[in-house]
Amino acid sequence: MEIHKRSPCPVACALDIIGDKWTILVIRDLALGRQYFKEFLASPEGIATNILTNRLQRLKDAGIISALPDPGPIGRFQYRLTQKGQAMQAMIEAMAEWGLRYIEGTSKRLDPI
Amino acid sequence: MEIHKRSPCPVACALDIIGDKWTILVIRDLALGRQYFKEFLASPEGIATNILTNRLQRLKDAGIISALPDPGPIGRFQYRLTQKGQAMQAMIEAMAEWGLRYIEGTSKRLDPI
DNA sequence: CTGTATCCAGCCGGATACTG
DNA sequence: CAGTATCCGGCTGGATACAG
Repeated sequence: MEIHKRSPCPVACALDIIGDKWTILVIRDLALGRQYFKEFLASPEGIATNILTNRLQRLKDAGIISALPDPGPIGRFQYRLTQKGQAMQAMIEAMAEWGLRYIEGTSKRLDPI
Repeated sequence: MEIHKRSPCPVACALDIIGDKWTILVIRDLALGRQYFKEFLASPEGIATNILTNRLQRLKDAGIISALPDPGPIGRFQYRLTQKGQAMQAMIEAMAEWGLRYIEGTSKRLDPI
């Protein structure tokens, strides 16, 4: 899963990581407090399990999320944004503002966990 | 080229338009003052001609760019950001800042036209 | 249950040929 | 030159089966 750098442009390099229809949504969910595989699956966009696995792996490789074993009885991971991941919130917020302003039928509230 | 809306989330809806590795780069180029097919092709990432045609069409359909016949002798179009497109600059700037801060080997300056 | 892997249709996109 | 179309290998992602 090695990333090929197309140019030194920070925008292009960011797109090499997050340039698809799903990655940012996972980060959005994490920013909203979701932490578990099941919670990401429950988001209204309906990400497929194999895609979610793939994106979690890529984000971990990129240092944007961490996965720590959940203390609870179920063998699962607790996913969290690293500082590098948290720093993406400004960008996501800018996307949200643009969408709200320019795309009809959008609304800010997402179903609670 | 109809867009299927996955959810009312403004982030998800924005991604339905710009969620790939090339679209944002075209908008970046437009924001930097590039206006012609040839200029987009000359960007260091090396977009293919068929992909560029496809993205220009999509962006036009989405109301993010306009294409007006160039007054010069060559039969070509002059592409420009609409207001809706210009409003994406805050988001792109946030991406650039994130990339500069968190991805090694990135630098802000792009070759001039 | 948590997550991974596999199947497979369809889209993406690089190379290239083509039209005007 | 400006832009489009076509070929075709490889990736994406939905459905589903699978493993712990």
